[in-house]
Amino acid sequence: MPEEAGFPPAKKFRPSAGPPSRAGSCPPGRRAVMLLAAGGGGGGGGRRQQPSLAQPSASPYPEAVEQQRRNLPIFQARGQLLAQLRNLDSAVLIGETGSGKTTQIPQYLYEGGIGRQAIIAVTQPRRVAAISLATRVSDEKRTELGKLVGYTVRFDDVTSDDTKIKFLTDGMLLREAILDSLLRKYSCIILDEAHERTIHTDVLFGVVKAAQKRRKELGKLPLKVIVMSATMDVDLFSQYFNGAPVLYLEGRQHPIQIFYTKQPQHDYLHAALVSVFQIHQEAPSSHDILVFLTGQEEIEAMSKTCRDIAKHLPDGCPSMLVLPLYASLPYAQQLRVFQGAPKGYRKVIISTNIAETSITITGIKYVVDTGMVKAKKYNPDSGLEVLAVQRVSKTQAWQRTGRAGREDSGICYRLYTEDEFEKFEKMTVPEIQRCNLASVMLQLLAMKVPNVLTFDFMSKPSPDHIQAAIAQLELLGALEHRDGQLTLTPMGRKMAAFPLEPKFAKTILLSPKFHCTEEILTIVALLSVDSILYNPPSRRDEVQSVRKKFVSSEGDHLTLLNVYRTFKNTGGNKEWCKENFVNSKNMMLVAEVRAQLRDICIKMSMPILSSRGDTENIRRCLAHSLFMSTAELQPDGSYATTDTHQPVAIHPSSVLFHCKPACVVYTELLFTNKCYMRDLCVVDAEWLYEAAPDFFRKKLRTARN
DNA sequence: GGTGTCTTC
Repeated sequence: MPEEAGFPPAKKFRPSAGPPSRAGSCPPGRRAVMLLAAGGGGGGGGRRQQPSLAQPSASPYPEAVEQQRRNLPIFQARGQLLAQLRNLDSAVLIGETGSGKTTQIPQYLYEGGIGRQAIIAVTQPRRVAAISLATRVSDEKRTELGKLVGYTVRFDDVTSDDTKIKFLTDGMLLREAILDSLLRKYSCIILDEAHERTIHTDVLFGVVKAAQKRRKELGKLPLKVIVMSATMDVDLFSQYFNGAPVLYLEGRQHPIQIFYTKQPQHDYLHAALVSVFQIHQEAPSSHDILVFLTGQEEIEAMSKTCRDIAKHLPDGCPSMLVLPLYASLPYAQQLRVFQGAPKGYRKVIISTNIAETSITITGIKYVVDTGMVKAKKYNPDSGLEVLAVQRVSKTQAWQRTGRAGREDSGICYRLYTEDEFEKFEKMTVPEIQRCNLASVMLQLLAMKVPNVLTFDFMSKPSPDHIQAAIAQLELLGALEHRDGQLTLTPMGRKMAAFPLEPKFAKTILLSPKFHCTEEILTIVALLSVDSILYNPPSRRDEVQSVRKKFVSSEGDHLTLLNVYRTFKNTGGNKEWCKENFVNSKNMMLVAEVRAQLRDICIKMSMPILSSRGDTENIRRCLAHSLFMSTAELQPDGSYATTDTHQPVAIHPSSVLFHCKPACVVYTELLFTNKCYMRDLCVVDAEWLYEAAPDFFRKKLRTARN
């Protein structure tokens, strides 16, 4: 049994609005309208639902729905809100979880006759949210989903000519902006969950702002922009949208007690373990615990330790149901976190940051926050993506804490001191400053943005960062300089039509030359979703022997192709997936992605040929499109990238892990403990030289220059 | 010699 952690007395606060002193109050010195004091009691109908994995619940009786709408705290502010929003071009709306802003504001606008000339759009960072919100709102309007209220997400468009309120993913609206950068279909665009600052939302900020300005200049239907966020930290939003007024709404979150540790914890895993069992011995068994750790391995190890310790607890202590939770866990196992524990059992959910926003679990009373997260950083100099364990931001810590107060008051144990917390970054660095920008730049160019180098981002990426993306697009033949301006080549325009990273779009577009489009479509689809291969560490030997029959000595791309082909040839079902350690959810997604990519090819009148048994053509095609991502075997048996001589290693998940091919292309470099190449294909150095003689001049070891 | 936080088009 671990020793006691010893927490000093708790602090109280109301979550999602930030620190306690600020909750529900308007920060000074800002033009703002306070719309509502603390909400009254009553049921939480219409509360912001993020059922994620859970299916949306059956719709209640219509009368009940109407009553629930009226009971929402936001209802009392309806008139005032409408009066404000009617006259504003742009507004920033701050509302806590449970304020009902996302379900109600679009309806208020529509009912108030605002934006009826066209469609009111509401964007969401995640698909499930867009779908479940549309379902909820169409229920509330007592209409069939897809008529007045609809949604559009990838692979699924449930809208019609009648649709006036449309929920869609921010990525989807961005796609639409490529076809019409003025977004003429829309009278009003509500950008929800703006505080999450996803790369898509950030690009949309700029696109929507430009469309609004341009439409005004052209005397077209005005575009109303409403930015909705859960945090009080809105200076940026307001300033960016020309000093747009900030409207505050209060929600119905429950109070949460916070405990900090007295001393800094050098071993957050041990501290988490201690806290879990301290809670376990004190709290009633119906109170579930949610623990935030950083990754799969850590979570699996901690789950095992918890189960082992729980077996040897004294009498009178509740039993423990330990449930790991992370994205690559098969769907069926993820679903277990939503099921109630048997009587006398306490659920302890050990999760990555997936439970911060994407998955909402009811019944959590305790949150244990290690204050750590695994996140990606991008170095434009080396083109390296680094995946590292780091401190969360304050915003993230508040988000985690808020997970304890969704149905009732809760308690959050923070495994760091209050002083440490004060030193956390205020906000998570927006994704747009942490990612490779090649896709974003290609999209902006496809929208004919006047100058992508000076695009009006809310948080500007560094010039190096933008330059690196431009350089990558140039290598792919997507760009040309015309009259001192950057524009897309015909190849670049075609690339932008694919919902893919530019290099994968290029791979498809090159494939007809190698008569292997059928195969490349499959390979690109496989590469653009999470791995279809499921590797439970405890069953490693079994996995290896089952997987043998798919392995190609030519690398991972061809191995994955073999898996997909066998899946299809055997009439691919879930049973087969389970037997072969294949993630069936991801496999289904591959089929959908492939179909979408194939449709785009057909629309472009591309011939879709199969290379039959010839794998060399497939490898040549990969060599010609991924030539900027190559590595060669060094005399000492290690590997180094061809262009920058960065030392790299073959990732242990690769089928080539124990092999020593002279020359490979890879699809991704990821720095974790080491710099690993992932998804490798054996190629001939001569092909690379052939593909890009200028790029490789004097670079390749093996090719004759 | 030994392993992938999370989304999305």
